[in-house]
Amino acid sequence: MTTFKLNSTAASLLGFLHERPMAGWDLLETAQQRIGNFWSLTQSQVYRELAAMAEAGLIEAGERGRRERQPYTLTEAGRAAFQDWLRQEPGPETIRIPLLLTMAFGSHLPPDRLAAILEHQRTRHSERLRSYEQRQSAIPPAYREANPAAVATLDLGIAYERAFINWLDQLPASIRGGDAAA
Amino acid sequence: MTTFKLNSTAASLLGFLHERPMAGWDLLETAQQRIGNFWSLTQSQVYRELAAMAEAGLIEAGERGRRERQPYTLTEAGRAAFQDWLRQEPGPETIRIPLLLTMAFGSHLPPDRLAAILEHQRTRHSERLRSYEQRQSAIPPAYREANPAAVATLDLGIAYERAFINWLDQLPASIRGGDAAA
DNA sequence: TGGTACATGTAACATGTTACATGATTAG
DNA sequence: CTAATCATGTAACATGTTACATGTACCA
Repeated sequence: MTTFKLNSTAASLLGFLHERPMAGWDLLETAQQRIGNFWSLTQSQVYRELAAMAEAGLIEAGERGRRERQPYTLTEAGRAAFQDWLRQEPGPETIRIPLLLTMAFGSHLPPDRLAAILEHQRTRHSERLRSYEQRQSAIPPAYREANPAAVATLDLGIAYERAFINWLDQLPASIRGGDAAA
Repeated sequence: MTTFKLNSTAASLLGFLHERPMAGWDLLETAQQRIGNFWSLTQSQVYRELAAMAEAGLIEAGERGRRERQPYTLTEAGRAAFQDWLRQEPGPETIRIPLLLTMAFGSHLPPDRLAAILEHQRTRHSERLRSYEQRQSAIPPAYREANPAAVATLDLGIAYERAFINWLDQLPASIRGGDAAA
């Protein structure tokens, strides 16, 4: 009964299994769509966690379907472990921003190279913002009302991207470049 | 000559070694102060990377000083590897926000529990914002002018925390709670 | 002289990443 | 019939985390 020690990735898989039995493949797709935005996971991890959780009795393998598809069902123990995990105070963010490392060591870089990097980042973040905004506008009102908290996660992504782009734009001209060229 | 494949953590240590020879202990302190904000590392990692880089000839151990202190010096190969790394396009952020997982599965949580979690997070982020702001106001103008890019990293932290708190405050009352009690 | 901060190092394990091998099914 | 997509699984390795063992020097 000592509830199995879940990591966040495994717990998320259990979360999705509340909706219906799914195989690794479905779970990966689902996770990437629904939480991939702020929680990355790979195919390898999914199969590893599924195997471990099946071993621990949190989920049960059903009969193989088409294409060797291996569906898993939540067990009572799995539900309990998930509830346990979900009620914990969420841990601290892990935020690792390679660009900031580059900037921290910016004095070892020629100004124009740093400026080029910043320009490139601006493009990438603008694109991401645009894609988030599109996704946001595509959310059906019914889903929004049924899952307000889940929908709100996208809002934070948008707020982050806007803050990031705004920060880039406010950077002193001395590091953003454009000065030197003129 | 095939330049050693550096990870960002190891590269950062090389970055700090440009300033002066340092031992693991100093490097850990320095890194936590200067990049800890957006790049976490542990004592274990520092010693591991130092050992690997010494092995690869990127740094050289000097004579032990007081308290078994083991200083390392950059080699030419180390400088080259660092320059190589620094010029790369910085990779994508790793952002993992456990709170958003909790929210994504918020429908499995009693509303008051979710509201309590959000409240708690608000406190933590406010404190962090305050500490960042204090650090920002304590930066000597001379340092700011000499290292504008390094200083700007703190600005992004502040922008992020403000965006986060603002997002929390804009969350619909239905999930923030305060409704039910009234 | 005893506690605390300094300092290094290792062991064990958890998590994340990349690459590959294998086979099933479908669409053209 | 064959290329593409679906689907699972494993191996090898990189990185990150936690805990512990050891010893040094300072300072109250």
